[in-house]
Amino acid sequence: MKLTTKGRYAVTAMLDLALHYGEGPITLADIAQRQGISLSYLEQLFSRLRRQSLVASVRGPGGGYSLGKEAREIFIGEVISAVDENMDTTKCHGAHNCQNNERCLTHDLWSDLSNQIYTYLNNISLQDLMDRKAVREVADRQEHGDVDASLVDQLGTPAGV
Amino acid sequence: MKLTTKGRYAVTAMLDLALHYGEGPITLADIAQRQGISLSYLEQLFSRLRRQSLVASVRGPGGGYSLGKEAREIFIGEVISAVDENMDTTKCHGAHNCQNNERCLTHDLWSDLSNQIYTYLNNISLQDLMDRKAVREVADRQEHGDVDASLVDQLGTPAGV
DNA sequence: GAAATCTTGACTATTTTAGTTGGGAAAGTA
DNA sequence: TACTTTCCCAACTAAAATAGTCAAGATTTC
Ligand code: FES
Ligand code: FES
Repeated sequence: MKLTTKGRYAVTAMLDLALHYGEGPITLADIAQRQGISLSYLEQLFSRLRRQSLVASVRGPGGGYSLGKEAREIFIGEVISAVDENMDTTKCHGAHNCQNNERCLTHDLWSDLSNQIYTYLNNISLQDLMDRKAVREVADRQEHGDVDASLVDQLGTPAGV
Repeated sequence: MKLTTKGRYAVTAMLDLALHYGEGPITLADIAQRQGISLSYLEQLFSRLRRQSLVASVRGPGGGYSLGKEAREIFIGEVISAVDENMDTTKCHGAHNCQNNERCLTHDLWSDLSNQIYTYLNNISLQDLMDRKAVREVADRQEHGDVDASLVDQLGTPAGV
């Protein structure tokens, strides 16, 4: 299995969209700033998300992206798959042929593990995440705390501010 | 999370050791041939497994490796960790600091997923795998069927054999 | 028509993977 | 002792993947 920043960013960005539902289309620039993700990299990811109809786009000023269906109907596993990270942990990718064209000693172990992961991630929707207290707290911080909140926390409140 | 051939090979090799328990030390050359893994690559992996006391070694003719403790007491998660593949899926590796030194929007999701995987793999022992019918079947094939069994299966029984 | 936004494709530096190469050191066997 | 078998170790490497950047263009709004 592969789980890298690509998949993590995709889920984070989708969750950001979900959290700002009702504010009209959200620009990638907004998401990039709020979540600390490179804009051009986000563009690549949203290209894939759009092809899977997980998001809808509007061009021009005032444009941006919105969810392709309800937050309750978008599952984390879908999002990760959409950006091409596959959750399969077998070497043969399900073909039972990784040793001399036959099943290797550990195929079933990885296959079972993959099912575990698959089931887990496909039962959590964006809405489920939004309902979590910890997520709301971070979202609030991103709304108000702004860019350097963490630095302020670290260094104490500067005299001149 | 990272699960590549490194971790898969390590588990496969350990399972091979477990299956040949009682035959004295098993050489890496044997494992390499049976499981189709590069000998030098196995050496690297066993170096790490030995440092974690998951295997014990005997040098010289008649030497080889054996399990460091009972198959019932060696868990898959341990083996994977020993070869340095970490099962953590968070970006911050547990530090809650991946966005401006604070927790990102999705930290808990990855943290929970990591726990799932961790729990799953740490509750399966080598003995559990050995007890599986499918594993015994593959092990039998590796004992008798030998190197080109699969090719014979594919091409039909050659006339001259 | 200018600006904002999405859309696409090609390019790239860095890191990781999956090894290889080449040298040793210990132990048994003749 | 010489020889062979095995483990042990460190350095090197080709190929792939990652996490982007860069440049050009298409739509839409004002
Ligand atoms: S992982 Fe499927 S046959 Fe080896
Ligand atoms: S993954 Fe831990 S803070 Fe982002």
